[in-house]
Amino acid sequence: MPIHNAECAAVFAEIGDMLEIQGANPFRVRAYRNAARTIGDYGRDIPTMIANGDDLGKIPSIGADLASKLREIAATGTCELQQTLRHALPGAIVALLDVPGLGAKRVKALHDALHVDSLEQLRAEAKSGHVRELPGFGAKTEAHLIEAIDDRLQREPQRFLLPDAAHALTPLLERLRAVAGVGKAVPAGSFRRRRETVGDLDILVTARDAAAVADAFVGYGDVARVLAHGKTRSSAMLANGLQVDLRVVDADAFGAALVYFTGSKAHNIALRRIAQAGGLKINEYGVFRGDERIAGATEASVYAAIGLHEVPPELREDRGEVDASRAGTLPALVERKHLHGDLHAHTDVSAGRDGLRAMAAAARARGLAYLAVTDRVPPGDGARGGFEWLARQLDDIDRVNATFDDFVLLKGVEAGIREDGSLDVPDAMLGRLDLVVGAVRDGFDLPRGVQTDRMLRAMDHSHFTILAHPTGRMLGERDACELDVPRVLAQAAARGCFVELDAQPRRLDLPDVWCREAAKAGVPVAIGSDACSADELDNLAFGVDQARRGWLTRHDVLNTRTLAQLRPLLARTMGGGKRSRSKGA
DNA sequence: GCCGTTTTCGGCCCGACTGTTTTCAGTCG
Repeated sequence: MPIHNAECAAVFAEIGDMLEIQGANPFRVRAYRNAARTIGDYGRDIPTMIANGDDLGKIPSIGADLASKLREIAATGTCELQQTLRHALPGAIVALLDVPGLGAKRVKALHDALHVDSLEQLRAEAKSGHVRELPGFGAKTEAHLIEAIDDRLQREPQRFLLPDAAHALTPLLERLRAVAGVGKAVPAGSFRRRRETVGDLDILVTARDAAAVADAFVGYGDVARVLAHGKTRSSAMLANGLQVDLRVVDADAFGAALVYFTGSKAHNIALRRIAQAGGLKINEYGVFRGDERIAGATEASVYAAIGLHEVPPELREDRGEVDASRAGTLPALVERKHLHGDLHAHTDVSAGRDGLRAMAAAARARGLAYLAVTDRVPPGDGARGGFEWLARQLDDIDRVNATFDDFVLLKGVEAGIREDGSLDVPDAMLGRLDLVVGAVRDGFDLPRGVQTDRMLRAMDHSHFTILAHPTGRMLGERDACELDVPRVLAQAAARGCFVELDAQPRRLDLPDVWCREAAKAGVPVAIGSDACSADELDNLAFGVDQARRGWLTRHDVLNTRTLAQLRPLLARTMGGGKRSRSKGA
C-alpha cells in the first residue's frame, strides 16, 4: 500500500490512542493527535516532501521528533514506537475507545482486570456480570456498555451528508422554536461549519426556561434513545442513527455559546490559548477578565475581546484562520450571490430528467445568466456513433437562446477521459462547443502515477476546459482516487484550464484543502451543480459552502465571471490561444 | 511532544453530565 498523508496520520492516531490507554502524559497524547489531524488534511503529500528534502519542521505541530517518525513511516509504513506499543498492548484494543462511554482509563482497567481486547470479548464479560465487579464500574455502566456494543456491532458509525442532516434538523428546530420563551434555535457544530459530512448535529437554543426546552427535545417523536438529559445540555439518538446534542443558554451568552458549540475543537483551543495569553478566559458563557464578563452576546464581541476579527464558520478548523484573523488578512469568501452561471449540468438527453428549456428557465429563475449544457454520450449511442444527438442539441440550444436576451445556454459536453487520457468525443464535435468538461468515470483504482498522467494527458488535449470532479470520490461510497493533485493543478495553471468543484452533496469534489491549493496555484475553480434536474441547480449552494471551506474568494471562482468576462477564458481552452504546442511534438 | 511580542523550560482549554462515590473520576464535546 502506498504511503501518503492518510497512512501517516493513522499511525500517529493509533500511537496517541495506545499511549493514552497506557496512561502516558496527556500532552504527549495530544501532540500525536494534533499531528494526526494536521497531517490528515495537509495540502501537500508528506512522503513527496520528504523525497524532495523539504523541511517538515515547518508543518504546525510537527517538531524534530515527529518529523523523524514521519520519515520512518514514509519509508516503512510504521515506526518503532508503534511496534513497541503494539507489543505491549493488542493493536485491536484501540477500537474499544470508539465505544461511547469508554475512555482510556476504563479500557485500561478492562484490559488489566479482564484481559479484554475486543468488542465481542467485552460484551461477553459484561453479559456475565464481570464488568460491574470492577472498581469504578457498576450495573448501569455495564448495561450501557452492552447497549453501546450492540449498537456498534449492528451499525457502523455513520456520517451524514449535509442535505440528509438538514432533513433531520429542520422539523426538530421547528419543535424547539415552538417552546414558550425560546428566542433563537440554531444549528452549530460541523453542520454550521458546512463540513462535507456530519457525524452528529449540534443545536443551540436561547430560552428563559431551559428545562422546558430539554423536555421538548428528549420528548421529540423521532428520538430513539436519550443519552443525556441535563438542565443546560442534553443528547439523544434519533431513529436514523444521527446523534443530536442540545445546549440551552441565556440570550446574553448566545455569541460565546455559538463560538464554543460551532467549534471546531481545535479552533476553540486556539482561541482559548490566545485569551489565556492576554490574561482572559473564554468559556461558553463569555469572555472573562477575572470575574468580570467583557463579551459574549455576539460572536463578533467574543472575537473582538481577544483582538481578532470574526472568523466565518467555514474556516474554523485551525488551519491558519486564527493568525489570519489577528493579522486582518481573512479572505473575503465567495458567496452564492456572486455566481453568474453554472458550468456543469445534464438534460434528459443523457443523465438528466428535465429538458433543455426547463433547465434554462430554472437557471434563469435562480438568477443565473448562463448555464453550460454538458451532457454525456447517451447510453447506447456508442462513443463511435455519429454524435447526431449532440448536433441536434446544439441546434436546439440555438433555438432556446433565441428566446432570451438576458440568459445564455453554453454549448458543452461532459467528455469521458479514457485510461490513455484521450476523450470519448471526437475533435470535430468538440470544435463546435464553447467548453469541454472532462471527467474520469472508470478506472478509479489506477496507481497514482498512472492516474495522474492520464488526467494530465487529457488536460493537454487541444479542447479541454474543466476537469470535472477531479478525485472521483463519492462520500461514504467511494474514496478519492490516488492522484497527485499538485501536479494536476500545476498543469492546469500552465495550460490555462480549470478544475471543477462538483457541488453535488455526495461528491463535493474538489475537497476543501485542494480548493485552497488550487487558489494558491492560481487555478480558478469552476463550481458546477452537475445537476440532473432543474431542482438540482440548487446544489450550487453546497458547492459555495465547500469553496468557502477552501478559503476561496470571489476572484478564485471561475463562474463569478460575467458571461462577457468568461467567454475569452473559455475560448483560450478551446484551441483559441492556449495551444502553442503541436500534438506529438 | 510541541512551542515561545513575558518563555529553550514549563507550561499545555474549559465546563456539563453520569455513575459511583461520600466528594469525585471518567467521559464527552
